[in-house]
Amino acid sequence: MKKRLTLKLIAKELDVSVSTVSKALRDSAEISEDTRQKIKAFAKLYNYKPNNIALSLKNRKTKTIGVIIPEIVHHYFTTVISGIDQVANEKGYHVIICTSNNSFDKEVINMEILANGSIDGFILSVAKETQQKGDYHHLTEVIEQGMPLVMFDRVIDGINCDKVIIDDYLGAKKAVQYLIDKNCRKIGLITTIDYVSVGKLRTQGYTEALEENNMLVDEELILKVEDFDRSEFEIESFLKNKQMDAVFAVNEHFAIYAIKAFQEQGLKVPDDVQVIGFTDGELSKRFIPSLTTINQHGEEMGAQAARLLIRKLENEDAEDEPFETVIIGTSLVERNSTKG
Amino acid sequence: MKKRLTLKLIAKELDVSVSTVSKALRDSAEISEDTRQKIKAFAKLYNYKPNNIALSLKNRKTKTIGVIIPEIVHHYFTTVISGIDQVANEKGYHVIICTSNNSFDKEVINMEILANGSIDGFILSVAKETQQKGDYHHLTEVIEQGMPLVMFDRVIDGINCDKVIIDDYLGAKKAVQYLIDKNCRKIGLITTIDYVSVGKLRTQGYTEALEENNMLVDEELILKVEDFDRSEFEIESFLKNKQMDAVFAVNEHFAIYAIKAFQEQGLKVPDDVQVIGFTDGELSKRFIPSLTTINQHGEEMGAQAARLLIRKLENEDAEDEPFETVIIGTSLVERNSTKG
DNA sequence: TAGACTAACGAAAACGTTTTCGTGTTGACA
DNA sequence: TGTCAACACGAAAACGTTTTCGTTAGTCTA
Repeated sequence: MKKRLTLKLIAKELDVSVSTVSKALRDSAEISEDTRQKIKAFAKLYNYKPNNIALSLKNRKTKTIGVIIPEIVHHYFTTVISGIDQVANEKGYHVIICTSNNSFDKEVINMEILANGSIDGFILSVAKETQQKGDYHHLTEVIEQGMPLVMFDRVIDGINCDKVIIDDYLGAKKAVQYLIDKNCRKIGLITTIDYVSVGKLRTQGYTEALEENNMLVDEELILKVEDFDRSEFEIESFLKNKQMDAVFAVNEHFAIYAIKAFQEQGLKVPDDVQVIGFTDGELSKRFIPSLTTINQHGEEMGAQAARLLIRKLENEDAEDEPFETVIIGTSLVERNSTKG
Repeated sequence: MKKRLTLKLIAKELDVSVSTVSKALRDSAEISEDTRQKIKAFAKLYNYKPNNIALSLKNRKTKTIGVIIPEIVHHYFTTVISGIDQVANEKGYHVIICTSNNSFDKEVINMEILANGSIDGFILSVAKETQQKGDYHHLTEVIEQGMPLVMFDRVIDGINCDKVIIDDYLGAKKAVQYLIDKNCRKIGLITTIDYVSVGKLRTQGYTEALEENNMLVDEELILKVEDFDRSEFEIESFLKNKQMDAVFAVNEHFAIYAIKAFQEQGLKVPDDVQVIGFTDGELSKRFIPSLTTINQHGEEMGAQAARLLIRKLENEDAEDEPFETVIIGTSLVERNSTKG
């Protein structure tokens, strides 16, 4: 690594003091026109750029926000990052991303490292393992230390911080209502086991939509997938001989497995049976038939999270304001797995 | 932001000097057992953690590597990041990710900011716009400054640095050879226009596979998609009345559009016509029929890039070693769009 | 012409570390 | 008793900035 140009070197070269150089470059009125020009010309010629680390140390600000997500190879999370990135860049921040791989330990370590001066604040979605374990000491520590934290998507109720979530409940309800409006009367649900809050909320949306329309909730029509890796088979056997006219699945994978199972039974989607998914990914768009689905607006979620965080960072007063929970709306995207 | 505990504060509290505290915490033999214990106990009690920024400034090392990619909402790039992340973490580095959004200007700005002390080295895949523009001054500047740079996937031939690429040529050849081995004789190619190097190399693999098997290259069977957004229609009309028995597509989107088009013509995949794609994403796995495809091993590419970079960073001698270009092999994943 | 004022610059502290080089206090030994 | 090592610690410099507070010299005012 060659030596970078520093104020000190410029000062020595031009035979002035470091402070003079600094002031000249920042257009201080203290410095005479002459020397200012001279210094600026020199700096430009040799392409001087101030050292970010030194500035961070001095200002006690890094202009960096830390993002911790469970996984990076995941379409939805990348859309969220994209939203964070856009807002952050607009406001002169950059983003450092760490993945927890859904491991509690990695989440803790990553947070500790980043918290030691590398960043100004956190945006995070907790790891599955953390959720199961229920151990949130790393979150509270960061908060107590006075470092702003915004949680998104998978949030923890007991933690006191800004949050951005999507309306799983209403999204699910919207999907089911849509099916009901299409005259479906026997609507199946493919969801996850209850301790995943997302599954719980979407299940709730399903049941309430039925109830509001005076339809019975038939436990026979509800599948709670236990093992993600075996979901294809669980779904296949669940869908046999159930005579449903529609299915609502809580993610796109479950939805296409359902379609596949129906097709293998000789049923046509959407003519014989309609299917709606949740989470609008590549798969939903390109699958044949393409999937009608609930879009979660990941970019907007990321953008909101970033805005909340930066607000706390830049606004002295905002520090004492109460924490917000922003709810990102969902929207239903009509495609070919339901009847037009 | 509350005050963080610093060496100075500990020193004042325990009535010793800053240097004593520092030495005690680093188990220096200079400090007596007594005071060392006392200081360490105090530090642990109040959860002292050294400030990363100060360390970075002192050591002139950030233990951070900067990654610049064209887009983050992109399955392949996320797998590469995942590979980078793993190796980086193993070696005690963390990763800061910036996206160029395929914009030249954003790429330049991001690099300049990161280069000013925030990171120790770069891993990057250049933006499309940069490639078209042919302006690489930001890359050469970084290199001249002595900051290690590793390029991956979309690399620039003229730039002197370590590189990691996949064997597009051989991968394509492998795919076409596979089809030939299955007795296909009229094999179509769906590719991109030539100035995208990837398209060019894969096209080359296609033609050479044919030639090696003494088959003619029929320009009628080659489609160079001009407008990605209209690719579906271009492909559909291209595939009409061509009587092919197989198609090799240079990405998964083209492949599924081909399948779709065939199915609409009443042809069955793989029985009547076989299809192979390139790039193994979610779509290839889940589509029906699932796609036989060339896997690019993104994680391995990322891991290799990270290893190359860290080697330069940690090895004094490595600085003067000649630059390497590592080629990541591809492998063919057999699924249901070709005959078992 | 003394005093006040201003213009132009430099010294030094500060951010939080690590490390080199003292320095004063012991105790052992000749 | 004088010398010397060993021990235990502190002062200060360094990383690269910014900023406050001098300190000069020169100019202006009365």
